[in-house]
Amino acid sequence: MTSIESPREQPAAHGEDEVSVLASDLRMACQRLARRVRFESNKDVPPHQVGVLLRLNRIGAQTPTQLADHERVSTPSMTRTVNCLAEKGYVARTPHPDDGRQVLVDLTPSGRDLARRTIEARDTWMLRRLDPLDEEQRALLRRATDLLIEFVDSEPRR
Amino acid sequence: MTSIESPREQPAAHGEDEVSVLASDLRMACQRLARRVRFESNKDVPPHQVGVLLRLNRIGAQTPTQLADHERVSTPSMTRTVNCLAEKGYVARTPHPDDGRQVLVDLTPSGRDLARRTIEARDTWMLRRLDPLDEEQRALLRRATDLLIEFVDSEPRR
DNA sequence: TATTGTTATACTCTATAACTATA
DNA sequence: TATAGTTATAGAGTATAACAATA
Repeated sequence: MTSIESPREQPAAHGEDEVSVLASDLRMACQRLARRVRFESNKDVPPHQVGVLLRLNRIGAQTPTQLADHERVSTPSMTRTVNCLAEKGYVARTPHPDDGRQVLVDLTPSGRDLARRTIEARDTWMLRRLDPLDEEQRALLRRATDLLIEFVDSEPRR
Repeated sequence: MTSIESPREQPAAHGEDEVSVLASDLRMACQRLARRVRFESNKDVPPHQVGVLLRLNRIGAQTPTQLADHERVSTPSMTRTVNCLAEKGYVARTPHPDDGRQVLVDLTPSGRDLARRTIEARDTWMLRRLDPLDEEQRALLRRATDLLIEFVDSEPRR
């Protein structure tokens, strides 16, 4: 139970109680995992474009503003990103059915293929690491994952 | 046990067996958590500079090449990043004691302060979400975290 | 000659401000 | 008048190639 980022010489400012150490370790483990997966996957499409592809694949057509909000970039930046993806044939714009000001961006079949291949590459990385684990360890990770899913998008109570 | 990124309409290419779903869910949960933490923390220092600060804080003085390799950027890019951090007074260069070609980059006291505050901010985000959990749930996460730490940096066997 | 690091140049991503079209 | 989206311009990060210093 050693803190990854705060060795004994440099205790976390919050203290060394078990929950603090868990918070630090869990955060670091997730960040490292995310980092490894990111480096492992798609090489020819930049990360921020991949983010948009996966977002569209997951929840369907979105307006540029919705995409910009989710990716935490400005709308002009998202316009550019969408332009790049459109030029490559991965997404297409269609007018919004109800509001003429808005535009809907959605995956083309080619874009959906790329999204699936990207997901597959990332999952493969993960699968190869889950492979050596036994059933008990996988069950443990399954329950932990459900816990993470539950609180990662939640706002903590005041 | 629902896959986050692959709803029923779009099953993962790898299949729908339990391990595949776990791989996908665990990967996504960690990526989302990492994403949230990244957005939550430091606002005035860009992410790639923060990465260098935390690396130096964790393992001590490094050469630009070592930093570039770890951050997966070119050495010229790392030179630029180190310049920025040096101008702000967060890092300092010292000549390598044994090899005159090399340079050692290390944190200044100010830089170490910033690193600690960044870690604190990130851990706080995590702590607030662990707070509502009961002892059993925390113990579960503790064991899962140890498992993640163990295999996240490992190469899977062939 | 090989290696470490920096400088030179060009390309990409991003943001703010200004512009167009629709509500 | 307000909103959604795009275009214009400028700032920051990155990479490849060329250069300087040391091994």
